Amino acid sequence: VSGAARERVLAAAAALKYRPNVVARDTRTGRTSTVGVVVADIGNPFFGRSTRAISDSAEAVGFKIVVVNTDEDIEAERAAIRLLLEQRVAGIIVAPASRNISDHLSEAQATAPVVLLDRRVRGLESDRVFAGNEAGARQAMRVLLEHGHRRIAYVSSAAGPRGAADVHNLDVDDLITSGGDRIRAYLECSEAAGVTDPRAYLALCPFGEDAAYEATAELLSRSPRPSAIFASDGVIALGVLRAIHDAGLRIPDDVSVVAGDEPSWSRITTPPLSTVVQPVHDLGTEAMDLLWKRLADPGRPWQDRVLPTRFVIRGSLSEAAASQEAPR
Amino acid sequence: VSGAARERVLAAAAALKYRPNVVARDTRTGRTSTVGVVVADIGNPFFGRSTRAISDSAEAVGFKIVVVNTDEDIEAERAAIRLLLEQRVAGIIVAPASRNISDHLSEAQATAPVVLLDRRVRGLESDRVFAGNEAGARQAMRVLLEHGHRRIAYVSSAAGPRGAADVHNLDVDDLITSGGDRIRAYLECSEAAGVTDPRAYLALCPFGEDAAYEATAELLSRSPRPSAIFASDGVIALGVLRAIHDAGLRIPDDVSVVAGDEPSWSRITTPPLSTVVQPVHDLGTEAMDLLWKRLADPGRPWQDRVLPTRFVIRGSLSEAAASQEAPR
DNA sequence: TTGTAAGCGTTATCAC
DNA sequence: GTGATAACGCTTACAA
Repeated sequence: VSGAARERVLAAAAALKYRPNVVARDTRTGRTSTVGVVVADIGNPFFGRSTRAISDSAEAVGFKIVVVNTDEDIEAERAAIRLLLEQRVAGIIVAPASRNISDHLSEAQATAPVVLLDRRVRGLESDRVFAGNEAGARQAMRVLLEHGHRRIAYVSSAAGPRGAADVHNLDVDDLITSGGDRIRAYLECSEAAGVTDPRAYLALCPFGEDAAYEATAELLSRSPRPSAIFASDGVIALGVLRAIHDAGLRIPDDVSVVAGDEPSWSRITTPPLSTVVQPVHDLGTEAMDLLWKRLADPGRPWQDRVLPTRFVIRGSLSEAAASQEAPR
Repeated sequence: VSGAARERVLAAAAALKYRPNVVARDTRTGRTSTVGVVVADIGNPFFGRSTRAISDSAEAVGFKIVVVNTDEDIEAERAAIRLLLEQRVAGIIVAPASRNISDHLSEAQATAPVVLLDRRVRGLESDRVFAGNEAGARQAMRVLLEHGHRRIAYVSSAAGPRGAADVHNLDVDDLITSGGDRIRAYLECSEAAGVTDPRAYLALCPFGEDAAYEATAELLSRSPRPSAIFASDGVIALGVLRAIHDAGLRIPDDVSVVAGDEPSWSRITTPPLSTVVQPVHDLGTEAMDLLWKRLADPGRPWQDRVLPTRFVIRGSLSEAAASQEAPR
């Protein structure tokens, strides 16, 4: 275009307040620059922070995001996927609610690339990003065991919105992978350390702080009570800490506490909370990166990215008191 | 349509995996069922939770949301608004980054309804939802003063991303309203209580926990140091508490602390944190409700919804020690 | 370099 | 009620 004409066109466009109609463009081209983000709850800092990272990476390559919440409900997830497909999103990043149900995701994968965030799904071919939760939990367990703890409780919401089933007949492989990986580490480490009934102190509760509170209160009412509690994540840890406090117990003297991810407040509790630090932000960044690469080359092999975790020991973890545990 | 034909069509649609093309529909109808949500940071629980509420209310009326982050940067906000307008969103819910800059929002308002969330903008006609931050802060200040505090510091990020200007020549009316309202309450209550230089202990820092930490550390190094600290919000409170701890001071014996909104962890610190509880979820719900009503009736008068706050006194607030304050 | 025409998958309109 | 046709605002291809 010649410089003069360009000027006049631009001027006219400005005068008429012209805005390119992306909707019409997308109709014509048959593709959009929208990425669907499907998470349990954008109000949960874990998903909030990873979504923020997705958004930043998406924006950098000219994409925007539409966010849908599922509350870990598989039907809500189905509806979300359908919605996004009807919107003709360029791709979908999803933290799936179920490890076993994949039909809707496989179907979506045929239309728009699906990237799994934080969790894996059985029988679904896709790019995936997740944290090394199992290694992180193993590390935490190792330290707890080294500190003499043998009655270590685990409180998690891994069972989904309906909450705990029969813990003893539960197949860990049916749980959402991020949670399941941690629980597997918990059980295997317990077993390897010679704990008699590793599932005795495993509590799976519905999601949320209050459910974790109840579950913890029950654990603490037992005799003997646990000498340490492993909280699966930051939200669960809120309930755990509150229950410990309300039971009149002290941390770490009466009970040690560790958490499976790092909440923003881990350093300001008394004592500070020991946590498995996950690269939450990177989870999102990598997910968008994988989606971008898939879009550029649909034929490339599926890729897993496992991001390392790091166990940070803080004051909430100490030696089990001699009175608490049988001598090793 | 006759029942038989209907059956066959539906069957064929399923067989061909037909998905209605929303993009084409929107081109044709000239409107979308998308709502733009513009916030500083979806990873911040305040915005995460209110966005969650927006999403729920939107979904209930068949809308979806596209989320854009601004980091309180006005240029990012401009770009976000432009993007959303080009997407032909049905409406925009925005927590604006500036109290004084309204041109892009006014322009948007001419095309798609704009609802202000948590903050107001000078010279912009629109529906607005915000919390009674001034009343909440006044209540907190009243209690602090009643407890004998006279050197009350205030730590806030209200100055935006670039951080604090000259606090003494700052016009509170230029600050983002939610923060500014609190600061106004702080200053007026201080003044009414006969505090000599109400701005002496006012610290405006760039946004984020670390900046709040630095600002607090500086405040605590003064002589005399403040006997109480008012943290504008949950993120700031994290930095404040950490700085107090690192300075070797005890709460509330050495310093009382209150926060201007309620973080998830307010009840699990030692002692628990006194906070002004804001109806964060309702903020989002009401914003979407206003947008929905505006869409239904574009001619209706602009509406403000002010949601009440509630000051909750917890252990982090106590009497100022006699040694800390001159007798009243 | 500029202009013209076709077509994306819908919805809306207008005959039938 | 049913079926054909135009139009939404853009991109792309091709002709002038």
